[in-house]
Amino acid sequence: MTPQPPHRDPAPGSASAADPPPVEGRERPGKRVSMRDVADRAGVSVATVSMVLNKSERISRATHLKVQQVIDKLGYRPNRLAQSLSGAYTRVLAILLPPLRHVFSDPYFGELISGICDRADRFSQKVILEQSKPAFLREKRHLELFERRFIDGLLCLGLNDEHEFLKDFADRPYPVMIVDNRFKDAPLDYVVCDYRNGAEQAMNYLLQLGHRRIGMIHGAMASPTARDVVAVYEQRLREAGVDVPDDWKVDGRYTEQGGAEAAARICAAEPRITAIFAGNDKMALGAMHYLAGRGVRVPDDVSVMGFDDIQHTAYVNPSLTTVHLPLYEVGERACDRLIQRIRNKQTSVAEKLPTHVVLRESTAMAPAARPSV
Amino acid sequence: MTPQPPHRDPAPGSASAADPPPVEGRERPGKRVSMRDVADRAGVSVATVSMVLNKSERISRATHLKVQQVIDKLGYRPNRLAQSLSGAYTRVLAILLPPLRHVFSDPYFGELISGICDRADRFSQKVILEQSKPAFLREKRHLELFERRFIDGLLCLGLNDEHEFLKDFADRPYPVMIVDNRFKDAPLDYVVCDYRNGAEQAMNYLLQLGHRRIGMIHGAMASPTARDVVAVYEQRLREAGVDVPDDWKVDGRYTEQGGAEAAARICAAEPRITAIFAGNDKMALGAMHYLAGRGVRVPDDVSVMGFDDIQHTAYVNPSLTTVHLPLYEVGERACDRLIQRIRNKQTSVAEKLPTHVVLRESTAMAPAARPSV
DNA sequence: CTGAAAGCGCTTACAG
DNA sequence: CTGAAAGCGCTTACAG
Repeated sequence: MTPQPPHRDPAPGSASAADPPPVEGRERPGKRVSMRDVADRAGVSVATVSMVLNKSERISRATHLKVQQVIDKLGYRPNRLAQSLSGAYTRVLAILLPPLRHVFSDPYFGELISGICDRADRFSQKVILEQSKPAFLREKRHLELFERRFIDGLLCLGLNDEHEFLKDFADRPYPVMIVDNRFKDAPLDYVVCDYRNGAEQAMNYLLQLGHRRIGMIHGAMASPTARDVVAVYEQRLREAGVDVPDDWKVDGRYTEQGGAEAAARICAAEPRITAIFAGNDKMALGAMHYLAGRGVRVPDDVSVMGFDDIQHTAYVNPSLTTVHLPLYEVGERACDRLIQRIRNKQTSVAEKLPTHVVLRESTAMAPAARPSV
Repeated sequence: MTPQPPHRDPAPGSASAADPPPVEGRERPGKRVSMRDVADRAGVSVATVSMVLNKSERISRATHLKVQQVIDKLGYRPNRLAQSLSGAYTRVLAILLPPLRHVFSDPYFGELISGICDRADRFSQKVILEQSKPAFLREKRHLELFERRFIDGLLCLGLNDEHEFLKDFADRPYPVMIVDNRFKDAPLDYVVCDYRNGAEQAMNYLLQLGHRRIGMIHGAMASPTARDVVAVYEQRLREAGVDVPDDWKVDGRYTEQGGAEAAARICAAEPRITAIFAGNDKMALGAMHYLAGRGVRVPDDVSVMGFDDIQHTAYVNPSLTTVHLPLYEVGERACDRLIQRIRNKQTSVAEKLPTHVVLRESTAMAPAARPSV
């Protein structure tokens, strides 16, 4: 990076005596080859090289070919810092994750991230990873990402009402997408699974099996989607003539440990419970772990229903019946829409993707409802 | 991004009549504030502002304070594209992952990524995500990342001997780190778990419990670490007087499904097997799933031993005995060393981190070895 | 269809 | 201790 005196050819295109002898193959590897080098070698201006690179219509076929050959020959790669500095876009997106210890190992986030990354790759966008740790919010790095020109757009995952920093985006032109949630305090774009419908599918199924005393292990109520699920759970039971006592609904913090503890509390509150509906698969697994430890048979004594359909729930014993959430597709869609938003080809975004039940081994008819008990 | 005619103050520092009236608070939000703006407002040169920003010793305390005040007042944020274009570093690292469908949901990769990201964040480095898909390799994007100045350094995860593109780095000065593996065809830096020792710990434990007919479900043999584990497995059994038939060792492709299939083949080849040692936890879980389906009790009939200690194996039934791999720490260390490498404060890196056994429910004494059967 | 020039917003010798 | 100037490597009106 040491500054160097300019050393242009006196007559570009005509190799002067001062030139180093042309090397065949891939040129000296020491110094990086720049657009200037290509231009000189091809006997054109840098403007022309730039336009060839950007496939401008205004360049003749002949020039295009000539320049392209030199580019290939020299192995020239445009410096994207310079491109972005002069241009309008960085072609980088950021994924903002909550500061949980195991976010990167969590299949829920993993599926969303997969969808996003695959899509970003297709559009030649790079993806950087951020976590909303305390220092991040304190220093307003969510704004800094845009203001310092790190990124063109931001995808927010795992957020809820308590993440007030999202309000900062309400009056700014930065492209932001809420992934698999909504945000109540600002009209931000979002793509989300249809949580209400998913909960309806789960509850319909459990009710059909004859269950009435159904416990619910839910996630953080600060999340709009978690509230949706609980609301449907209560509504469906009420419609079936059951008024849900408060102690049938316990917060399981979206973790295995929390799910196990919540199951314990529910069973203590209502020992005759016949089914447990969990707001995500991890809590369902935690609940099954608790039940197995207490000698309760799943699904013979108690049915367990999950939510998410993360991959390995098919390999636990018994395998988990659950609601499939199209997380990969939500990630893809969110990324798609964000990119269109950046390019001004899209106004506001609010999309819901459908869910379905995956039947496996952890659910059965309610004991009382069975023909022969 | 429209080019604008230069509009410098005729006498910087002394507000001329042409100046817009100074606004209090945070300035007009339309245009981004640049170093030029700060310099003009503070009555110094951009060079001085730059040096204040970079905490140069050569700036007087008074000037520093004056400039810093203007920076705060204007809410100035340096454009990092310009910084990197003029400077030597991008302050961005890339994580290169294998093109597996569920990499981002995989707890193994998740732990490594967590360690890397936490560490990178501490050093104010951004992290971008890449996958070595066919197109990636075909277009030599692993080199492009450096040549187009996307990144300063690269962390490679989940690689093995078949990833020949790594050879490209052998004769180039780009900082590259192999994370939790080694590469046999080039002397690249690496940080890895002590797989040999982990395998020894697992085998010692199983042998102590009286097991002799032990099956092995291993991962891809193209991986040096997988070969290490299998080598120790064979060696330890041989030392115990057991010659391992080939059909006791089956490739489980590191997946649950593969683990289940491998367990089936091992049980078919040697029905009297009393223990299964899997090269990762996912395969162990798959094996347990298969055994449960066949009515084989774990650990009463067959013990199952995992490898990795991914989080949710504590919540399956029975919970999984396994070898804990310090994956988070490997990620941290690899990131640390890479950053030092970038700054030329480190020569070559080759580190091994220790493992230990985590005792849970899936292992017990071999049936034959038990006092009362 | 192409070139000369200004501009993007920084950093870093080089003077003084 | 500070400023003027060159340079990083591109893109984009503006001419011709």
